[in-house]
Amino acid sequence: MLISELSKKTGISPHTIRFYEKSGLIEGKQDISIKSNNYFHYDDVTVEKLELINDAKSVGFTIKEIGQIIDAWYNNKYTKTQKVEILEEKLISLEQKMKEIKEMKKQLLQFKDDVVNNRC
Amino acid sequence: MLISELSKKTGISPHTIRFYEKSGLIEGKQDISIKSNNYFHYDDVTVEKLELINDAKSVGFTIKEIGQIIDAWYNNKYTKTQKVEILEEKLISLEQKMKEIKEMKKQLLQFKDDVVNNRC
DNA sequence: AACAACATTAGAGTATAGTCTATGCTTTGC
DNA sequence: GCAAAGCATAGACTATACTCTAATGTTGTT
Repeated sequence: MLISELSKKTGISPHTIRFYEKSGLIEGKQDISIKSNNYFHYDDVTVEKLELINDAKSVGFTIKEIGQIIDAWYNNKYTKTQKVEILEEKLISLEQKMKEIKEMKKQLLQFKDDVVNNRC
Repeated sequence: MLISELSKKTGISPHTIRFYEKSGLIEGKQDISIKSNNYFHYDDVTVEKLELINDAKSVGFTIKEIGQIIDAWYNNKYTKTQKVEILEEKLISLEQKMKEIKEMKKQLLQFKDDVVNNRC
């Protein structure tokens, strides 16, 4: 599929898709048999990757970190050991985020309780 | 206390503290009885606020959102109803983040499992 | 053939959140 | 009383993650 279809399927603008491509997160292929244009073609795996990017972004992972996750899963840039290492590192970071959110939640609940009971 | 002591107590650089002050998150007081200088003085509440800022930042709240939380708790900018509303809104956003993290965790665990068992 | 719609690249612009530099005045320690 | 350290302000600079514009070429429809 071409970029506009990919955009429709993922809800990500062509601009942003190209930005992710330049950042090394995804890559389309140019069909060398077609000489008249240099359009990029994307497959369903790219759709999956873009969905992963959206999910990973929303939990606060940076482009760089998302790149590592994609490389650890879809590509063959790392050895098996390295892949596991990267994924475990990201899992630990998620645990950390989870903990921080729980703390913040506790504090905000306390704040709310104090406001409701006129203790501030 | 002056800015360098505040910086030491919180681990936040004077530069960044001033940035937060300009952003409206905290505020020092200038002692009008001292005419020779215009140094800002900070109290223990400011230390608390800066700690809150750090915690809130690490769960992904923006400066703007943190400002709302501080205004809802420390200041009298909002009515009681508005304060509760803001705090509840932030609590909901934390629940959302938590949910997203759990999903991401599930996915990364799956990835890791697949790598370990050579399924990719 | 004309023209809209879509593609590419390069590069500029925006928003957020700092981080640093320069300048100049003030305070403190020797 | 002089240098070093601290403080303030303005504004420049950086990094991240987009987002948009301009220029130009291609494809599809009528």
